[in-house]
Amino acid sequence: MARPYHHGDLRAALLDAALRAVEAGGHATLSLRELAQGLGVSHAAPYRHFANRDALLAAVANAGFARLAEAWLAAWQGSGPKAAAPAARLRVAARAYIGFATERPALFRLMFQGPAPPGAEAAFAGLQATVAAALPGAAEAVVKARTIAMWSALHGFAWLCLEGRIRPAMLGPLPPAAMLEAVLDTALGPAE
Amino acid sequence: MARPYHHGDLRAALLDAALRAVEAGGHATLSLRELAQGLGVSHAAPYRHFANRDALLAAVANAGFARLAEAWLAAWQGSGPKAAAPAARLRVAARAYIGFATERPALFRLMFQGPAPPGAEAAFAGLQATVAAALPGAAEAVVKARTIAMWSALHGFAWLCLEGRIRPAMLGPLPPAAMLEAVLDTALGPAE
DNA sequence: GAGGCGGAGTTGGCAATGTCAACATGAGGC
DNA sequence: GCCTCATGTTGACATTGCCAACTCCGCCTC
Repeated sequence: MARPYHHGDLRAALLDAALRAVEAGGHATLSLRELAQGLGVSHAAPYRHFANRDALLAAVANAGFARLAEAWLAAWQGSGPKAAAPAARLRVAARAYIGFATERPALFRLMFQGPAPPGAEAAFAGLQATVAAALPGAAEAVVKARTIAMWSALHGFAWLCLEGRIRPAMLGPLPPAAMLEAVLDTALGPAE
Repeated sequence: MARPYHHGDLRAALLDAALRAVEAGGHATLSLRELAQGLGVSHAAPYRHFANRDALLAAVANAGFARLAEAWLAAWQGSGPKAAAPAARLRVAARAYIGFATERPALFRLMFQGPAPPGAEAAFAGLQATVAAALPGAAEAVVKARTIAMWSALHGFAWLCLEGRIRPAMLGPLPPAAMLEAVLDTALGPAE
């Protein structure tokens, strides 16, 4: 049975395959032609759905932001009763951010490189909303400042870990988990 | 007058040209052949000095770390009298880190991607030394923890700014400088 | 100073890739 | 039943990283 001339949903298939390829080998080695071949389609077919390689990569990054935002919110909402201390809940969400980065390093790298896809903005809004919830009654400027400070610390730690710039060997006697907690202390305030 | 057969110091010339090319156009678009042509040398000449493209890029990143470490230490040492409050001096150095990143975004991106060149370790040691000086008498584990927490916040902020993920538009009424200071507050403790 | 060794540079070529233009196919609306 | 046009295909081009084989010439040895 020969493949039908039309694929059905090549766009979605490309996106899915690209996501997998990025997670497996990093975005630098992703080849449009190889992708097309893997889907049993000619080497120029992808251009019917994405203007160029960068456009496909941007779509992959966008999907990544949707997943990251989802992971963040799930951790925030699933972290015990709504009445629990907001600081403790933020800590759970923060660990989810680090977890996402270290479990999908190649995707994470792609997401934070080059022009920001639309989903990035939404993901940031999700971050800010949880920080606002953790600081009831705070002025908007304060919320923005705290959000960015927290995000910076979180993101920097995630990136440095995933690029091997922070290695267990550098920590001396400290276990890696303790390091994470130390970073969270500065990002979110001491756990008390 | 024809070019002499031997270039003289092609290795250094390549490194210099590559550094310039990276700063100008980013490492993704750097082409060995174009580089060679610019130096009036054949397209395979670079392979006499660098095993491959990645090796050249690694050398560029290494040079970048030397400059970053230099900028950090210069800011630390030049920040007023030795007797000045260490926290204030760290703040000056931290601003130098952010300044380096935002003034040479493409180089900075390259430096913190892929395997760490040898200079990265030395640069980190420089960071840690200043933090240790700012925390006289602190246990080594504490110094390490504070260094990494500070570095994470600094680096995350720098990266997010340079990738356009933190834009003035997101800050609302806050001026960008105020945002920097808010991040430094969490990274280094309030300026008081 | 003659000879030759080896680092440095050259030429030519290969395979892969992104991208484009021109052409083919067939699903769905009229 | 026909026609349109989005979706795929074929073929081609320029560029690139990399390798092999060759050439050149500075320097060391005798």
